[in-house]
Amino acid sequence: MKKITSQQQRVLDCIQIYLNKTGFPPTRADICKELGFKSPNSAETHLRALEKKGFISIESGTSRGISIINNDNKLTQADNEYPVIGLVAAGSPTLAQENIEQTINCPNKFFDSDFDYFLKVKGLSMKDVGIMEDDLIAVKKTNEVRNGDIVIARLEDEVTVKFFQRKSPKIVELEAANEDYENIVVDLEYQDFHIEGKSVGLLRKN
Amino acid sequence: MKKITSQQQRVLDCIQIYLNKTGFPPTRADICKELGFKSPNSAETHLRALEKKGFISIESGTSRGISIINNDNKLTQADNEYPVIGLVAAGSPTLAQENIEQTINCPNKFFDSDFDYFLKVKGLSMKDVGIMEDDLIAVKKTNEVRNGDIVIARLEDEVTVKFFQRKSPKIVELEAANEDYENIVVDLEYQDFHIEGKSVGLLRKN
DNA sequence: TATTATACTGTACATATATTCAGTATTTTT
DNA sequence: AAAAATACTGAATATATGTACAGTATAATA
Repeated sequence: MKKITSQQQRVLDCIQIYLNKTGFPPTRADICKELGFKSPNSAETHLRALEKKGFISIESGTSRGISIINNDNKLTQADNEYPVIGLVAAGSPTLAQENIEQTINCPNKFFDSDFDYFLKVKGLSMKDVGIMEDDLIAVKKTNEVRNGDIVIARLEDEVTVKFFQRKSPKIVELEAANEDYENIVVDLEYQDFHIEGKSVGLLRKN
Repeated sequence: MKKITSQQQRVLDCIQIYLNKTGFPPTRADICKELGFKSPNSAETHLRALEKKGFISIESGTSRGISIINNDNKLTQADNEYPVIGLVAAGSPTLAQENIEQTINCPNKFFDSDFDYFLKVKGLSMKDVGIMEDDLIAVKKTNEVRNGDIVIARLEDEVTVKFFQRKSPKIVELEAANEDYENIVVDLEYQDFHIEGKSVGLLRKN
């Protein structure tokens, strides 16, 4: 990340302070008022510089569309904000439509292994091992998985949560934990298959 | 604070999710798009209702001037060490024999409700709702429970996790979620029965 | 030395956005 | 039974706001 100038730092601080005070980002005019500029273009050029350097992002054509990019080495070593990503229907053929629904504040070492995000489960294909609809699976991004691991896998356009079993160098079986669901046999040579990660824990709110 | 309707809750959630995703609040049009409304006035009236009830504040004449009020003092989200208490399946364990196996560092507001300790599950009596052996149930100490709540109850010297169902003023039924287990009918007049608390969440490490 | 980045003022304008008004219908409260 | 709140559609509008354009001046960089 490129170095920030003192004036740009003032603008960045101004945005953060405004956010803390009001709950929403400032307009160009707001920044001018706070910092004593007399032209909205003063704020504009500073914002563009901050964007170019990666400190903020600006949504084009959007009022107050400024967000501070989380550089976050905030030294709060313990905690982090982890995104919750929605998974559309595991088990039946559907499209994988990922989007961040919310974030959860959670200690880094909460589970036995570190992890990268929470995945919200749809469907009951892993019911017999206690993974229910809307449960949040703590997912560690990796493609190093072993037989018996609960993996998050993408087969063609579908993302599913299943047990991983390598049957032969070119054959992988994705096993459900629910007799109502069929296991999926994957031929690595002919199918688009990818391991997104593996489950390292589970979180449920009720 | 006055009660919120389900639609108003949807709008409030929508604002929070939009904030988490973008870093700034939504416009009326954004809310309509997210929730499927066809007129910006639909969002407007909901926002005014939410403001009137004290859930949000709206800065007049200001684009995206929405801020969520008193979102549980998000900035003062302190952490705590929560004890993990072991529960032995059938037989002996009274809470006098509680022993703290370990503690877990966890944000106070991690689950939807606050809670007091983690209970380590033994047995599979709640298997069908995804509560498995060695899972950690987040328990809130209370004796205010409703039918259908998952409760931690002590019957004579045995502590169990079951669904709570009040059948009559003096009869409570503890229902398992596993066909291999019998439900337990409790006669409050003749048996020593006590509600320790209820489940507000679940944590699993694997 | 030429060029680029920084740091502003000032004007102008298209459009993003809040907000009002006019309806309709159902539910809840008084 | 009347009044108020809820839950919308749809159209209209004043203004809040992003953003481009035209300048001026100094510092940093190549």
